[in-house]
Amino acid sequence: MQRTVWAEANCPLARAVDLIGEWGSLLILREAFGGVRRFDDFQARLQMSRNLLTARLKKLVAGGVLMQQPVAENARRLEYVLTPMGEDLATTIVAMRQWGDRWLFAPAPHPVDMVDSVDGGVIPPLEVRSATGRRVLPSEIRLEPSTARQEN
Amino acid sequence: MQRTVWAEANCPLARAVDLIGEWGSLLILREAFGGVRRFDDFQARLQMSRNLLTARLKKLVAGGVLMQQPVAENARRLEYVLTPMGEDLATTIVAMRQWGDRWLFAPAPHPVDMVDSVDGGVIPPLEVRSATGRRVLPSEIRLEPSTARQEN
DNA sequence: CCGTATCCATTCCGATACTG
DNA sequence: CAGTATCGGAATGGATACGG
Repeated sequence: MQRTVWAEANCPLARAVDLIGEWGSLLILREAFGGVRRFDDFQARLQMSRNLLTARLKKLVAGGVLMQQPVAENARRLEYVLTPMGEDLATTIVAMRQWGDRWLFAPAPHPVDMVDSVDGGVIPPLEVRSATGRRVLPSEIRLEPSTARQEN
Repeated sequence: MQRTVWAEANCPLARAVDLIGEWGSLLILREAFGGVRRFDDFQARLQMSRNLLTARLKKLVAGGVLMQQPVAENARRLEYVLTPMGEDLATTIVAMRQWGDRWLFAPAPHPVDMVDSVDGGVIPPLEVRSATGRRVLPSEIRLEPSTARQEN
C-alpha cells in the first residue's frame, strides 16, 4: 500500500537515485550544465509541464544540487544554478551519456561528441581504475566496510 | 494528457534515462553487479513487489542490459545476468555511487569503500579528463556535432 | 516572467492469490 | 522457484487558469 522507500538506505546509490533519479531530473541537470538557468527556458526546452518542473526544481534545490541566486541585471529575479555538489555530478552525467553513446545509437554512431573546449580534444570514455592505475573490471569491485556499519 | 516521451530523443542521456532510469532499475543493477541472479533473490533484497520486479527485469532484458541464461545445475531454470552492455554500466554506477558517497552522507562519511579486489586498493574518484589528460571542468565540456544531425 | 492552484485521467505499485 | 492475474488506492503528470 505504501511505496517502498529507499532514500534512507545506507547506500549511496540508493540515495543518489532518490535525489536525482526521478523522472526528468537528469534532463533538467543536463540543461543546467548546458547553461539554462531560468524556469521558462527549462520548460520550453524540456516540454515538461510547469507543475512537474516546479516540483523537480524544488527537490533539487532542497537537496543541494541547485541553488537560486539573483540575476545580475535584476536582483529581484532569481535563477537556478548548479551548486558545487551539482557540478560534481558532471562525472556521473558524462559516464551515462557515454554509455548511451556506445549502446543506444547502434548501428549508427550518435552524432554529437563531447569535446574539451580548452584543448579541443574529444573526451575519451571514463574508466574505472584502482589507485595503482590498474583497469578494474566490474566483477573485481568489492565493497568493504571502512568503519563499522553494514552496507544495505 | 500524454506523458512527455524522451526515449527517442536524439540524446544519449535521455535514452539512457529511459532505459535504466526507472524507479528501481538501478537498484536491480546494483544487485546484479553484486552477483544476484535469481528472481526471488532480487525480490528479497530489494523489498520490491513481484509485479514491479517482473516489469523492470523485462525492460532491462528487452533493452539488452540483462539476459537470461540457463542455470548450470538445472538447465530448465533461467537466471538473469549482465550482458556486456550491462557490465559497461559499471562506470556510470561507480560514478553515481561515488557522488552519493561524497555528498549524501555528510557529515559522517559513508561506511563502505569500493576496493579493487585484485590489488586491494580503494578505487579513487572518477574524473573527467580530455584526451591529453587535462582535467576538464563541467563548464569546459562542449557538445560538438560529429556528423550532421543536431543534438536534442 | 515565475511560478502556484486546481482538476482529472492515467499510470504506478503493493498486496494477494494463483499457476507451472 | 519464477513468475502471472487481478485489484484498488495512491501518486503522477499534463492542462489550464490564475496571481505576484
